[in-house]
Amino acid sequence: MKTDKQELEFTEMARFAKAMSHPIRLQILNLLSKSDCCYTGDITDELPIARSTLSQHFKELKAAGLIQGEYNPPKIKYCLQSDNWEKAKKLFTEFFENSNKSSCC
Amino acid sequence: MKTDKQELEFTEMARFAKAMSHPIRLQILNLLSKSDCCYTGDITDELPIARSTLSQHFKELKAAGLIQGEYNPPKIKYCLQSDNWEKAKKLFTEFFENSNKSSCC
DNA sequence: TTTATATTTCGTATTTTTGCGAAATACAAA
DNA sequence: TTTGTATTTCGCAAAAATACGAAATATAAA
Repeated sequence: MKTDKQELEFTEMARFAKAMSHPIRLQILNLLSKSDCCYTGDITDELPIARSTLSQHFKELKAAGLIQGEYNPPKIKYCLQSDNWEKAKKLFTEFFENSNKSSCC
Repeated sequence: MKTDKQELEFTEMARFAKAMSHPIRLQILNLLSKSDCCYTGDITDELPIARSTLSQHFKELKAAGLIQGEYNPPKIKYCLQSDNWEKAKKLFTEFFENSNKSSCC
């Protein structure tokens, strides 16, 4: 029952999951998803983490396609990348929804 | 707006996400969630991966609390760990559901 | 007790992740 | 042009993830 399509989906979903596998990155995504767009600095003030480290987390979220940045000198406005965000939402939601409640253990 | 409770939730969710951050582990979870319980061997035959490596992936899923094993000599029957599976489902679903559709970029 | 089967643990190597401070970059304002 | 602000890149180190084959473990069956 393992189709190529499904295999690609798992690969993409794993990529999203990896991006979400760090508390700080989840906080960032949560902040971006709940409020409007925000600046990196806004988050730096709330987290006990070096700016360079935070920048790396942004970079990873960007590499995974979950966020995007808009240069608004001298700041950068980060937002969710809607398309991929919706894609991730769909992948995770369906992944959990399709689960069978029947357990044999 | 960052509560301790929410911080703990992000930590736990990150743990689940990390467990789900590998295509093979997603395939395992998918198999366990869709069909009834299965044996490790069932999956080994379908994946191009050494048995010892697969065993490690099972170990990680177990460590994250997403699956559990029942010894049924000489095989092991792996199943989802319902409580944590539901917890993960809830965390991810709410995480994506709470997102604001409004984007500013 | 020996043999066969299923799975895990061990040892090892390679790659990736995480984190930091210092330096570099980019741009606006003085 | 110099200064200030926001952010990234660099260089480094430590830890964790990934993968494999060989050896070990556990149990049922012969």
